[in-house]
Amino acid sequence: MEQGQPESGTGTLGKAIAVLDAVATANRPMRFKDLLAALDQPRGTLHRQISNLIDEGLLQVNSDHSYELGIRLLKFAANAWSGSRFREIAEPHLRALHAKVGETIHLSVLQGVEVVYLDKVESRQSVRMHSQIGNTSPCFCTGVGKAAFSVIPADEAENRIRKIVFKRYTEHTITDEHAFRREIEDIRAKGYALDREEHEAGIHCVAAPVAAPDRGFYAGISVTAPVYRVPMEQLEAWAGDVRAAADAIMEDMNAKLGPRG
Amino acid sequence: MEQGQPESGTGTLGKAIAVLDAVATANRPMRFKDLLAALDQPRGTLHRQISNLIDEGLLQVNSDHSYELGIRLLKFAANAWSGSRFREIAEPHLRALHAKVGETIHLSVLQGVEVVYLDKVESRQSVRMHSQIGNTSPCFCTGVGKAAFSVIPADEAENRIRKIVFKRYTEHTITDEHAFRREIEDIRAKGYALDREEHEAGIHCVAAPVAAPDRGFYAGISVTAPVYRVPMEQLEAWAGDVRAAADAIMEDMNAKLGPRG
DNA sequence: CTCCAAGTTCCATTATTCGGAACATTGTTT
DNA sequence: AAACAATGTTCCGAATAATGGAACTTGGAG
Repeated sequence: MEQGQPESGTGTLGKAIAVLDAVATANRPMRFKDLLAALDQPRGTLHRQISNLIDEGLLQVNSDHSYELGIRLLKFAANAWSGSRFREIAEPHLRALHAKVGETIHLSVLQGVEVVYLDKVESRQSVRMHSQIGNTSPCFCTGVGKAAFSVIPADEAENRIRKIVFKRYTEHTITDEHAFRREIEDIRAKGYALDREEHEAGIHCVAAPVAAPDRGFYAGISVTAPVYRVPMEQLEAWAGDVRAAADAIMEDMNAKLGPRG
Repeated sequence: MEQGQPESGTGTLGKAIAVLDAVATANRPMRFKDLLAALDQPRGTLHRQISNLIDEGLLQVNSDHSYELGIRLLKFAANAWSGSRFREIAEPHLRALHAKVGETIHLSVLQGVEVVYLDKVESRQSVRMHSQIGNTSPCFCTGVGKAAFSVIPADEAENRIRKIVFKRYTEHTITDEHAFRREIEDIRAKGYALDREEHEAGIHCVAAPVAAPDRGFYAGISVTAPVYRVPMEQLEAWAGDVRAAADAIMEDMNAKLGPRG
């Protein structure tokens, strides 16, 4: 069993999931021809795959022939979230960190070349808290993404870097592969990552990696704040606390999930 | 394409999803032998299916060989939720209903013989709101479940009734198939359903169906309240409001998603 | 009404999954 | 510590399900 990054679209299951991914990734309503273009599969094949997904409740079709993900996925996700031992172990540490710094804390897991938000602690339960959980962001322009990336073994990192598309989000976004490599090198040396308004203008953060490379597991935690309220110097001052929290989570994982993680 | 209830476990995809379902449904950590027993498949076959799921990020294995659902599912679910047109259309009506009755409102969709909670409106954002979304409950002992069931065409209802396991949750739970049929008949006649502490002691609710049978879509909305604060008479008095809200949602769906749903 | 694009079905071919049995690993007992 | 039992993993010929080209149907625009 290969434990690296999913060889997206291999095997019958992989192709089916690729369809779901195409629907989830596109933020416009996808119709049959859109999926056909996005996945380049023969019409007959794609049609059958879609039919199977619909039969399983993983995909739904609207009257205008556009597709949306099925609500059956919600059940799985609710379970994935509440059953996640990693999340459970991390939670108290996130709260402790939040108590210390008073800004929003994020917990995210690297998934291919994206990070998935697993949990979040903030002072005021802002509107629709759950809207954040499960959301994904690119790994090359987020603190947690870069932090997680810094602890991936070299060969595996290569595989993933090749798959990144360096889209520009703000004027500070790293859009060059070589600059990204240098940034990762720098983060590895320092032990923490900074996101200098690279994903969203006006928002910056400091992050540290939480990982179990022998299980192919890479994650990160971060303190996020608006630029107008918290200066970069303050974030850098918190870097030690973030690292300490990240290390405490890893220790806890080793203790509770067995030494080999 | 069959548009009825998913013929669970048919085809390669169905079997793979059945594995996920087994992990999600069991609330204890499942190991290989547990899944083997739950799914009765040959060892070699099950092992390969699990491997595929892990490769796709849909399943994770802990160091003690127990499995949990993969966080990749979170991404899909986040999208399924925020992309659900039904949820979007229903939301303002749920808020309006909540403004009127002042108790917790639920929106749920029937999925096989379970209901999946899609949304919820309550006065005080209680702890971890998102923990509720995506959770499932049996259809035979919840207001939304019974309401949704009451509008399923007879033959389709038969298929599903056969799959229900009438587990007792409280002293009021309907545990007999014939009693359930009578109850559904009664609900169909009245147009609304009551859950008289059938799922959780001390909690009762009134619900009404929201459905598009020609699309195989069955859902429901409910007003839920603790028995100590809200008497059954009050719930019944709200039945009209609940039905009105449900009907308004259906009208909106017809208007916004096309007449045939 | 006609035409063109989008969506759906069909079926012989081909690739994948299936599953029994052998092998390996883990952990339990004497 | 050795033997044993239970659990987990791999292999490969046979069986089955997925593939994809082409024909067919539907539906929307002019």
